[in-house]
Amino acid sequence: MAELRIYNSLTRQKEVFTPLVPGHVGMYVCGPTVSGESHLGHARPYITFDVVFRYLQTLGYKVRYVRNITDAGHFEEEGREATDKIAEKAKLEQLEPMELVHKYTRLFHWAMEQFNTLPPSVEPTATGHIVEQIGMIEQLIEAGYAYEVQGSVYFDVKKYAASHDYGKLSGRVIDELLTTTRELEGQEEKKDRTDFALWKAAAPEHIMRWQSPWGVGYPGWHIECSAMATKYLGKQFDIHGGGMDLLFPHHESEIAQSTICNHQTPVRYWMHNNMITINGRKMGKSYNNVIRLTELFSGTHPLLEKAYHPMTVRFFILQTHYSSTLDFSNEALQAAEKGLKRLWEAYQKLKKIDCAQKGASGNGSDEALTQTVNRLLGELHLFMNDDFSTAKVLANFFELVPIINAIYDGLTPTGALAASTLLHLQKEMTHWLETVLGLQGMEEGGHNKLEQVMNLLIDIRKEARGRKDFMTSDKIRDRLASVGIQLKDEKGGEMTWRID
RNA sequence: GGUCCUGUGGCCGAGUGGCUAGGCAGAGCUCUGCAAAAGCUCCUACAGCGGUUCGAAUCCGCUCGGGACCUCCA
Repeated sequence: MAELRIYNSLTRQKEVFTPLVPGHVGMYVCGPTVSGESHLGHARPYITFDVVFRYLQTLGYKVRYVRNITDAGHFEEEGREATDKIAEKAKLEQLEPMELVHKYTRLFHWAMEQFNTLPPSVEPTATGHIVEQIGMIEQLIEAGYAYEVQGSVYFDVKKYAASHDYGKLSGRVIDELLTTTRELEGQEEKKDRTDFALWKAAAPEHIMRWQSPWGVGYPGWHIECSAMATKYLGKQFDIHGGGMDLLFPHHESEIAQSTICNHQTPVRYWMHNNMITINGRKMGKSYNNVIRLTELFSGTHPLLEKAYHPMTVRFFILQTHYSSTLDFSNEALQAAEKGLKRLWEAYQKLKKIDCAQKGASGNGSDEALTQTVNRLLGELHLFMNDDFSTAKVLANFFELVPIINAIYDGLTPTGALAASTLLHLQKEMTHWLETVLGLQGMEEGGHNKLEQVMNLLIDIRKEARGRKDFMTSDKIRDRLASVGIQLKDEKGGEMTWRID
């Protein structure tokens, strides 16, 4: 079995993945800030790392996947408004901060379920780990890399950079940062512009507040991930993931904090997914082009021509390598929708093929076809091992689609593939499509009664067709089509249906 | 301004120097009461200009275009 290779943002190259503890993998992924609804952009990292999580497990690793919930809110460091983001929004919506946080957490979980992502092993909240964060800040002060000013604590970047490589992850040069970082108001407290907050003193109107050795306040943004990653994964762990936009300053700062506290580099492999763009622009609050997931699933956004099924979105994302930007458009998503439908139909047909009946027992099989199938299947793990190339995995399955359809339709002679090959194909397709890529059918479940009604209609239509009563048969098909159920006449007089 | 990424056919997108990625759309044919689906076939591109090489979408340089980060951000 070839080795898994991962592109490490830290070293800027693909590296063979070797876990710290054989057989085990520790993975941390920066989770959402639940001060608002999740949007299309959020889908990318969580689906990407869901596949990483799934694939590592299929390789036999025992994976502890930690993904945090940022519910403490981050300080608007620009000094525009010295309030916690979450507290601010809560006032607008007349909600308690925790009420708001839970509302959006539930929505996030709901959306993740729609995407069929597996729940992480641990999903710690920032508010639930104030103690750990304070502990870490104390360590930093003790080590001399953090200082307190009027109830707030800052990380001393300049001092850290003197002995460590601050900027090794993001490629930033500290001297440049010193000159390019914008001069912002309300930052006189800091010794240096590049210093970042570990703890902020809370203004009186600030609702979210905790007691600390430095007075009442709330934690800075970067410390939560360091504290929780250390707590659940140890001082050093294997994989840290997140969006590319978090590279700097978030992940760079995480490295600095953890390196001082734990006396070692915290992360061995840094993975960063690229952004989803809309019309070539990154999706972001400041661009006013945010499509919320609820809007995406229901089609209620000015930019959307229609509603898109969560599986379409998942498939759309997996059709591109995670490190490339992915441009959203109705056309692209509709193409993905059709592609997935075609792929899934072939998969369903394959499941219905009776291997014993259609397959040859030994001789008489089509050697070339057998080899093609085996090659297409054999390549899959090579693709995944090559930095999770899900796009190539899907491409191979699309090459299998015509082969499957031809067997199902009887266009390929019975026995062209050995029964064992067919069985293998069935198993592999389930394994890769469902287990590794986490794809599902787009039809809704629980159509028991509908199915019976459909069987009745199909029976009636078959009888009508038998009498060449095409008026009745067309009426049934047309009326069904008008309510969104498509009836298809298969070869041999069978009929199948699907909900559009 | 600094750092970095990127430019592939009508659209979306893989691409490790040599052999058709794939999807969607479009065209034709087969099958078919009609339709849909399916099968087969076609459309075969790599921003521009140089360079390296027997050979480049793939390496190097320049030019032009797009984007990200430098500030909360997935």
